[in-house]
Formats: sequence, C-alpha cells, structure tokens
Amino acid sequence: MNAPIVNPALTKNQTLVFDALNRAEGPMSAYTILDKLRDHGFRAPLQVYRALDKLTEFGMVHRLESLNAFVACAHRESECCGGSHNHGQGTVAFAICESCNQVIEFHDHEVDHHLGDWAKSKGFKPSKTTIEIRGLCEKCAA
Amino acid sequence: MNAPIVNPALTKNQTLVFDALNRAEGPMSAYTILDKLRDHGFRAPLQVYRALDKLTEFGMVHRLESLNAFVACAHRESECCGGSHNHGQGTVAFAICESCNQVIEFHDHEVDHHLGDWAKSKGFKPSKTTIEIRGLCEKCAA
DNA sequence: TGCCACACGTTATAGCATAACGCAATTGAT
DNA sequence: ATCAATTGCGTTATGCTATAACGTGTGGCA
Ligand SMILES: [Zn+2]
Ligand SMILES: [Zn+2]
Ligand SMILES: [Zn+2]
Ligand SMILES: [Zn+2]
Repeated sequence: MNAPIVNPALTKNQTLVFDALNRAEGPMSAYTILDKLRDHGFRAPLQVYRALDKLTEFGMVHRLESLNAFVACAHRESECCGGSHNHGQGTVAFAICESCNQVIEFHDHEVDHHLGDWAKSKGFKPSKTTIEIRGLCEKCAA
Repeated sequence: MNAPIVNPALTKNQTLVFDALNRAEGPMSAYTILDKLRDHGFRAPLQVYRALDKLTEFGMVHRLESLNAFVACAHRESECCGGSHNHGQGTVAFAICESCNQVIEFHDHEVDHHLGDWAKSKGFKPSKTTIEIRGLCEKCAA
C-alpha cells in the first residue's frame, strides 16, 4: 500500500482560493476567483496565481488548458486509485460540458497505457499530459 | 475510398498565415505570426485570428491549448488515414518538446476508442477533444 | 437593381498571466 | 540566541492573448 501524499498545511490565501473553488459548481478563471475574494482582502491577480500554483503542485487543483480556468480536484477517497489528491502516475482527464459548464474528472488507465506506449516508442519523455473532452453532458445533450 | 476534403481556396490573408506557419519549425502564437506578417501589410491581431479561425475550421492548422499557439497540420498523404488535412473522426494528439519546441502530431486509434467508450458510458457527447503531451523529445531527453 | 454573404481593415476593449520590487514570517542550522 | 536561507505576501506595472463593434468593399444572385 502506497502512502498517499499527506494533505499539506495550507496558507491563508491558499485556503481561501481552495475553498472558493470547492464552493463553485464549475471551473473558475483566476480573475473570477479574485473577484470572489475581494471581500477577504484580495486585491491583485498574483495573490490568486501564487495560491493556484501551489494548489496545483499539491494536486488539489487542476488547470483546464482549453478554458484557461481552474477546478478543485474531484477525486474522493472511494476512487479506484485510493487516496485523495493522489493521482500517482495516472493522467487526469476532463469532460467539460459547454452548455452547463459541469466538469467531470476521470482517468482511464487504458488511455494512459497507450499514450505511454506511444511515448516510449518515440523516445519521448512526458512530463505532463493534458486530456480534455469538450462537448455536452448527458443532461444537456438530451 | 473516402474522398478527402478538397483543399479550399484560401484568401490572401489565409495564405499568408498558413505559409508563415509552414515556414516555422514550431508553433507560433497569433502575435508572433502578426509580427512576421507586418511586412505584408498586417497591422492588427484580428487579421491573424480571423485567418486562423478559418484555417482551423479547414483542418489545416491546429491550436495547441496548452501553449496558446498554433501549428500547421503535419498530416501528409502517406499517413494512415489517407488524405491531407482529413482527420476524419480521429482525435489529433500532440507531443510537445519543452526544450526545442518541436511538435509531433499523431493519432492513436486505441486512445480514441477508449475515450469514445468512456463518453458513451457517461452519455457525454464530445465535440472536440484535446490531447497534448508536454515533455522532452528523444534528442532533448538524451 | 437590390440584396446578401463574406472577407477585410481599424479602433478599442476585455481577459489572462507574469516581472520586479520590497517586506515579513518561518525555518533550521550554528 | 543569531544569522542566513526560504517562503509567503502585497503592490505596481507590464506584457501577452483574444474579441467586440463599427464600417468598407466585393462578388454572387434573385
Ligand atoms: Zn484530481
Ligand atoms: Zn451540461
Ligand atoms: Zn493535422
Ligand atoms: Zn526537443
């Protein structure tokens, strides 16, 4: 059994940003987060970006490249790979509804495997892989 | 045999942008393209973005979401799915070297299939899928 | 001829992200 | 305890990415 990364102690700003993302139903841009936190003393984008950098590093927040926005990690203890916020080697993938902005976070080991094989066959050393599916969620497609 | 999409007639601006991307070794941002085309009369970002929109629609150019940049499509006649600029149903994937900025365009039918299965199982209707692997190419990893 | 669709040019503005500075709090030796 | 190194923080300014809104010109076509 692999010890999951222990939840690091968050600073005040990191906590505020993380809580804001968790309260939100969907992804938020850094500037949207900033606006939500003005009442808590936030004045400048860097306060948000610095917190987001750390939270992303901790695996507690993901950046959605196709949206220039951020979401709280949706992994829960019951997930297949165990451990909150521990994505291990696995690549996280996202399905993003363009109608209701819902984001479904998942990972697919088969996809990981095939992309890993491709990389190995080309001698390419991956550092970060982005998989984002834009489309319509079940409700919105109906 | 499936008739590939015929290469559409390009306007002057579209041709200039496409040629600039083809001449470039790697991806370019819209503003970099703008700078390269100032001598050809380009003055404003919209001239570039409008051309890029069309070229992307034609499948002749791809946007790299994780870079906010654009590359000319690297598919050639000899590729597996036949037909230049005809990606059919397949999702295009990119491996991006963070050292030399080389971009390798490929597609992996198995990956497509697995992501398609996932979507079907969730009732999600994909419209566009982004797959980008950041890392080091064979030469730069050595 | 009048209409429509489309490419184009221009100006202005919106939205996303980081550089560079200085200060304060924390940590971890010595 | 003290010094040095690290880290977080706040602020100002700047840079990069993308689109809104307006008007012009042109070619196809009823
Ligand atoms: Zn996650
Ligand atoms: Zn939806
Ligand atoms: Zn292509
Ligand atoms: Zn390289």
